[in-house]
Amino acid sequence: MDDSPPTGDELLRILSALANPHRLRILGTLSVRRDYVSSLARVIGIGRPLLHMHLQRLEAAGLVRGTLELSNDGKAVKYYEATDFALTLTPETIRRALPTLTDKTEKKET
Amino acid sequence: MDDSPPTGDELLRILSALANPHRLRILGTLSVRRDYVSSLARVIGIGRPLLHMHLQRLEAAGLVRGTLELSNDGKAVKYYEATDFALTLTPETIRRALPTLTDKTEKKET
DNA sequence: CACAGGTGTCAAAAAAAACTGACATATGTC
DNA sequence: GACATATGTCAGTTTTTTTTGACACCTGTG
Repeated sequence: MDDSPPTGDELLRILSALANPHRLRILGTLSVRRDYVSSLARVIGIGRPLLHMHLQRLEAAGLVRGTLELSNDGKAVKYYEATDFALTLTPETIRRALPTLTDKTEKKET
Repeated sequence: MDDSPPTGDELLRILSALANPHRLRILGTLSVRRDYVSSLARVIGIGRPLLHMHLQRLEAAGLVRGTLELSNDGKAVKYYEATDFALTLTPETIRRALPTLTDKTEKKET
């Protein structure tokens, strides 16, 4: 139920995924009940291409999980649900994650 | 020591403030010991104008606190320190914050 | 077959965030 | 006075993120 402390890069990915009003709404909504893309788009009030992108970001951060299912009438429907993550943030937490935070400015080797 | 649950807008401001590698490093570094702007810029390895901007964002989110002090030799030095916040994030936490999350797309009245 | 409703992708535009260099101010020391 | 160190700001560029509209695909129903 609880998560092991994420690496710096993971932490950054998670925080970046959370730092957006749409994505907070998506996550909060999915925490109540799972839903599929088109429906969720209507509920939240944004377009499907946009929602799709946001879901990608959330899934990449491990905050949401999507499963493609076949409904009774044979149509492909992709359901998303919130993973039950638990992340505690304090200055200490962050300090401990720093060693594993990659510097993107670094130059690659020959 | 613990924070009362932030409003949706506050939560978003905090998350946005954290969602950046430089700012994570700043926060982590300040969690060890307070430091002043120019010094901190050298430690972290970024320019002062840039650091200044990041500190603004962190302070606006309440994650960092700055105090202008006069050093022994009379120079004005601005010290920053990390506030001891504690934020727990779960799908539930987020869901509870949603009602107080402002929709920026809203139209203003006449 | 046309339609409704589901899936996804792509490129281009718009908006927001990050970054940089130049500038201005102040104080103590050589 | 020139220099070193501290503070901050501002405009303009670059980069990243967000958003939109147009596609294409599949399946069951009228």
